[in-house]
Amino acid sequence: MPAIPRYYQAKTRLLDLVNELPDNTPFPPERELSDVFGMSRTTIRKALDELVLEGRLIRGAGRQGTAVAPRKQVHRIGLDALVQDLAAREQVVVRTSGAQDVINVESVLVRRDEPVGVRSTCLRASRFPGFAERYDGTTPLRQFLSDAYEIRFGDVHPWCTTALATPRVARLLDVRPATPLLSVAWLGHDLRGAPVERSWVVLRGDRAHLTMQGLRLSAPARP
Amino acid sequence: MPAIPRYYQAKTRLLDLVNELPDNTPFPPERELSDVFGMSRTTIRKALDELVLEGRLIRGAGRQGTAVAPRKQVHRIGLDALVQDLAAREQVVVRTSGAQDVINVESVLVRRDEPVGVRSTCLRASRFPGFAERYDGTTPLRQFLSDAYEIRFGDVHPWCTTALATPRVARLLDVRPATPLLSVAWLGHDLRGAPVERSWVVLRGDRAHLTMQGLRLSAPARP
DNA sequence: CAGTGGTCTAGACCACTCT
DNA sequence: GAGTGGTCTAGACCACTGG
Repeated sequence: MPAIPRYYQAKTRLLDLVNELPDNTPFPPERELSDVFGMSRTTIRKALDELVLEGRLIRGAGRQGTAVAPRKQVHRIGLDALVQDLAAREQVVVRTSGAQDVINVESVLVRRDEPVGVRSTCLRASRFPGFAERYDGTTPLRQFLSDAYEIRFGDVHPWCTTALATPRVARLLDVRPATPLLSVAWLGHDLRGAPVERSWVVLRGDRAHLTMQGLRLSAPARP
Repeated sequence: MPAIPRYYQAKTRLLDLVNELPDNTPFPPERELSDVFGMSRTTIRKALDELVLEGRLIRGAGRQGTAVAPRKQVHRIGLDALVQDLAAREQVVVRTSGAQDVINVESVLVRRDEPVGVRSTCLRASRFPGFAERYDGTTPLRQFLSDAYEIRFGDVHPWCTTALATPRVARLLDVRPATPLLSVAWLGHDLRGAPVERSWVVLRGDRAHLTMQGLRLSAPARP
């Protein structure tokens, strides 16, 4: 392995170029960069791939070509809003899987007409009879469950990690498959501790930051 | 673009193979897969790359080859422990940049002898005179600042997103550059609201989940 | 139609590790 | 030494988009 791979040298030079150009400036075609840099197009593409993953470049289909990504407008999305299902949604879909006693509610989170995340909640169908018919898809889910089924929710302990976009999620979020995403999941229990919901959210890290405003810190341990 | 790229067909078939094999089973060499699947090694590698990113395969140098990744031992790391600097650390380094009045404290988070994250905190040098000489590197940072400089911390509002491993971080975490990571950042203020610390943690998503136990949920909005 | 990015091929050389 | 993954090359065809 070379000490510094050529694709990484290319990436560094291309990054300098990106930093000099204004937003949305068309970027040189891959074949031209390949020629100018004296590297194969494959090597140039590997460098460009990482810059795209980092959100510095945007690639369009056909004659559109590559362009300098506009300074990313990062939307701050609160963990509270995710759990309470208060974020702006689109394409809310309710699916039922009778054999497995599972109801799935899926929605696309939207900010400024851009898809930034996917929210998916699973419920036990036997606990929520008639859910698919009664749920209108606009009320925040927890509020609906409270109102229609008298559920009282207890604390949640969400956990957070990274995930790669499946082809399906990639289509919903307008990214390429295998794009890294931020994943947040939690189990919702009622006040007696019985599980009620299992939820999962993925967010585009380049479009949204997850904020945690309600964090209670423990007092520092003292001897 | 083909409806289904060949590399994705390969990935699907390879994933089936991974699921059938026990942990740590040596995987067929790329050239053999290329031959058996009737695809070029480049295409096979693109499929393998994604399986490696997803933590299903592990690639070793030289004659080691590729192997089925052991079922991932995911360590649950609390947000509280990150902020309070209570997680197990190694290689604690204090750097000072006199010209910019900045002290940087960097440490590698460790679980079961595996690096799972990097923690980095910046402090104003002028506010903490003699820090580099006084800090022993073992006391949790917030506790030390409390004890040695009488700092009393207020609430924090951390935010969370994804990031790509820089070559430097990649070396610390034993991953390849551009591996997607989970990023957590926060600003620490004292009780008067003055900023005290700026901290940043990156975690290997395949090794660690960030848990948020202290989440206070707002009451659902009611009309 | 021309040019773009997306995919794919069939080679090649290198550094590394195991036997 | 043999075989592995990591990198790189010089081509090729395709789907798509803009003028």
